[in-house]
Parts: sequence; C-alpha cells; structure tokens
Amino acid sequence: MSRNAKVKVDNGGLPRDPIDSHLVDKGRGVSSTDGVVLKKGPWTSTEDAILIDYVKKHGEGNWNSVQKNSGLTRCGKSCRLRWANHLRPNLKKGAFSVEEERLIHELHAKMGNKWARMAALLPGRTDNEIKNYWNTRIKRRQRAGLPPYPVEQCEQAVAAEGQQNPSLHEINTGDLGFLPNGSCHIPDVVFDSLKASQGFLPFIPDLGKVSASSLLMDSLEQTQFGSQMSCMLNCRRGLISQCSSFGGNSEDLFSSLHPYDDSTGKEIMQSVGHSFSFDQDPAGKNHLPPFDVQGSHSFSNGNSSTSRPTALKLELPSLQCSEAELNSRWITSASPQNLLESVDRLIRSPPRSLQVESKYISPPNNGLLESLVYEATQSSAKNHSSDKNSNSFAPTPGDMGGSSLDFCGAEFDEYGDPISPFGHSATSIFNDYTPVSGSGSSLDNQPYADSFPVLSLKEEPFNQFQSPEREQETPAKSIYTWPDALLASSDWFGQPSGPFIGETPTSDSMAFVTGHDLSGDKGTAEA
DNA sequence: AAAAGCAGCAACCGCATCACC
DNA sequence: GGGTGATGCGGTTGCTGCTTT
Repeated sequence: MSRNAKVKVDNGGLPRDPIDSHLVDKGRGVSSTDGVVLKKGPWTSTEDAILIDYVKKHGEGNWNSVQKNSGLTRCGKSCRLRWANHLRPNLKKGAFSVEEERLIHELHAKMGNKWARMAALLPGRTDNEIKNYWNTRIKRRQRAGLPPYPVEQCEQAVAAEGQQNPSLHEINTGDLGFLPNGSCHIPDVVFDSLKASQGFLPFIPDLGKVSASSLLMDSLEQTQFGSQMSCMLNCRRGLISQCSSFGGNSEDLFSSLHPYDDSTGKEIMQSVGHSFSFDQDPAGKNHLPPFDVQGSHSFSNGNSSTSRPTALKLELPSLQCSEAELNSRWITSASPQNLLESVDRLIRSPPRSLQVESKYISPPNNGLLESLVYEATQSSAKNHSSDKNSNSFAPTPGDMGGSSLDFCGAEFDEYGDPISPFGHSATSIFNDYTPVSGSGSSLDNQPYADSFPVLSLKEEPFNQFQSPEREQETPAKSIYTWPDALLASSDWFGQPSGPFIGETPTSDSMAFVTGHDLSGDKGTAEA
C-alpha cells in the first residue's frame, strides 16, 4: 500500500522516463547513481511483479543485480526491503494478534530494540512491522503520559529474573529500602552488579568501595528532582528505568507532575517521615560523578549533565498493556497531593507485589517465548555458527543476570508499576493489580484470538489511495498484488493455493492480484 | 466545514557487519 | 591485513487518511 500519492511513481511498470523532475527536489522520487536513475518512493504492482519474478528465477540475494537483470530501476537495498517486508511468502498482514502483541512485549523486554531478532520469532512478521507497531504504541503512551510498562509483564520478567538470578531476586523481594532509622538504603547488591558490569560497560565509573547508598543518593541530590528521585528510589526503584522511557527526559516527567514546585520531593519525604540522611562521605573523597545505569540517565538534568555519560545508547526495555488495563492501573495525571498520599500509603502497606514470589511464570515464562527463543537459538546455532557477535540470544551484557543492565530491568520489573508513586494511588496500584497470567495484554481492548492465527489478512482496497487518473500507476498492496501467473504457479512456494499460506486467497484478494480496482474507498474487510 | 493533530505505514538513510578478493 | 561490495539492521522521515477541535 502506498499512501505517498504525492510521490509520483512510474507508469504502471518500468518507467519509460524515470526522471521525474518534480520528484528529484523532494528527495524521494528518483536518484541517480553512476548514470543510472534509480527510482524511489512507493512500489507499483508491476515493479512488485518484476521483483517477484526475479526472485523466483534467481532466488533471494544479489539484490544489486536485480536492477541489472530485471530492469528494475531500484537499488538493491530497496529491492531487498520490498521483498522482505512485503513480497516474500508467508508474510502475515493485518493487525497483530493478542498473542503476537504479548510476544512482542516479552521479546522487547528481553531484547530491546532488536527488531530483526524479534521478527525472527514472529512468523510472518517483519522487523519493520514490529518496529512500527512498537513505536506507535510507545508514542501513544508517551503522549498519554503513560509508562510503557504493564504490570503483568513486569511481574513476569522479574519472576523469571528472580529465579534465574538469586541475587536479583534478593532485590526483588528484599526490603523496601526504608530502614528503621529512616535513612535511605539501597541494597548494595545493586552496586555489586554495577561493579561486575564495569568490565563491559564503559560508562560505569570505578565504584571502588564507595557506599552504594551514598553514591546514588549523592548523585541524586545534585539534581533538582533528586529529592524526589531518592524517595522514589526507595519507594519504587523501578522508576529508574521507567523515567528513561519518556524520551530519556525524566525531568519532563517530573516537571509535568510538579511543574511549579521543586520542593515537592522534600514534602514527600517529610510526609513519609523520612529525612535525607545519606551516609555521604563527609570529605567528599568518594564523591563520584553521577552515573547512569540503564535508564537511569533520567537522573541527569541540567545540573549534572556534565558528568552524564554519553557513550551508552540506552534501549528501553519496554512493556505494555492494554489501554483498558492502563486506565485501571496507571495514572495519567497526578497532583502532588495524590503523590503524597500514594507514597504514604505505600509506606504503610507495602505492596503485595513486593512480597510476591515468582509465581506467575517460571523461567521458561509461559513457554511461548522461551520455546521460540530456544528454537531460534538452535536454528541460529545451525545456521549462523559463524556469527561472531554471538548475540543471537546468547547472553549479552544486557541479558546477563548479574549485569547492571539486567538488574535495572529487574529493578523496575520488581515493582511492576514503577511510576505509580507519581500519581497513581499506591493502594490502587497494588490492590487493583491482578496478575494476568497467560492472557497477556490486550492492547486497545482487542478481542482475544483463541489461537495464533496462521494468517490474518486485513484486506484493503487495492487502489484506495489512488486517484482515477492514476490507475495505471497502481501502488501495490504487496500481498495482494501477485501476478496471476505467480498465483497460478502451484510450485512457486510449495503452496497449492498460492502464496497465501494457510488461506486461500479470497476473490477479493485475487482481484487485487489481477490489479483490478475493486474499491475506491477504504473500507476494509477482514478476511 | 475547515484546520490541526494523530495514527499508521512504507520507504529511505546511515551505519555495522560479513564475505570475498 | 586492508579494500570493497553486499547485506542486514535500526532509526528516521514523509505521506495519507482519520479523528478531533
């Protein structure tokens, strides 16, 4: 499907005159390299057919030769992308199923923005599709002021981590960080993890023997919202990671919560009955610059940015849940008063989730993800034994249980709802929370699919964005635009019914294939 | 009804990695 | 070991339709 109608495409096939001057200026029409004018922009059905035919004859790869051998005026990269994302068989189209969404969430929580690897575990889905899905969701949630992490996903993740790494579990189920004397306490196991990570995480300074609590709190205190954060660290350490999910600018988050009052944090602490009694090194000898652990760059603001590491590009472990769930579990706005109350309640009655053992899932999680990962690992071992990165689900720094990266994930996962102290009633958070086992998230309240659909086609009009006068330049809706010859070819993909794996093309889709405009409207009919 | 903003998607770009010479 | 081309990946852009104001 091409909605880029403004970008002129060719005239129903190989452009006789590919140079389209009015597109050159736009930078997305044609480009010229080595005297060969390469077309950009949306693909047409004819181009698709050419590419499909080429792949059928020559197989995948050698994409740069496509242009030479097939006459396509597309660069190799463009061809590869088109094939991978739209033309190759077994591609699923349409909305993600609930299972797929849940899997994406799990995978993203584990991998970060490794779209290709995630796509490898989602049959029929492309990295681009997953990426777009995720970015769209994240954007929407950010705009709504919601964190990307759903409760159950966090619980699952932390449960798995807890069982896999007892030291992390110690954090997960450990104390709240509130010592009898009211001082703040951060389990040093956290910093043990940090120290252990120093070898491969260059941004982590030499922690030496500095007190973990003093180190972090000292850093926090340098920030204008440090008081808030230090409180949150104790209340809900998961916020560390959570904040970073908002574009890495937790300052915005905080300011949005308390836009006019920098003293709110102190008030909170006072309301909680705590004072800032850090065990700071009085001489300041161990006064290390603030450091970032995963996601904790949110600690940095204008005051401490000079010591802000820049080497690490942080990926967000990202978790989501349905909007409905969010509505019930997350806050969208918060008043300082609510915040105070939340924290207060939190102190008085520690959340259930903090005491909960890893009961929701076992290390293999629900089995779906792990089995896929296992499968992929096996496959990867076979097919990519030479992968020098060895990152195909092999332990990476982020995957290593003892790493700081992981501890951060476990940290926020522990509490499931890391941002809640900012406004969501702690009571509501922990009382309302009901583990959603197995059901996964239901984004946008989409009805659950009973099973993983083999193919969920969402048919769209072939020429939905096409003006009548441009019928000959039909931008292709890839999967529906297979040439008749290819569809008729039962041996093309070993699928007697053509490329529509698991589903015989409907008459409509066949009509698409034949290039006949069935609808000028965008009414979509679920297959 | 018009304008503005949002959502979803396809495609492009730059960089990293790999394979081959 | 270095150079070069091919490929893969992740981030970003640009476009259109839809929704909201």
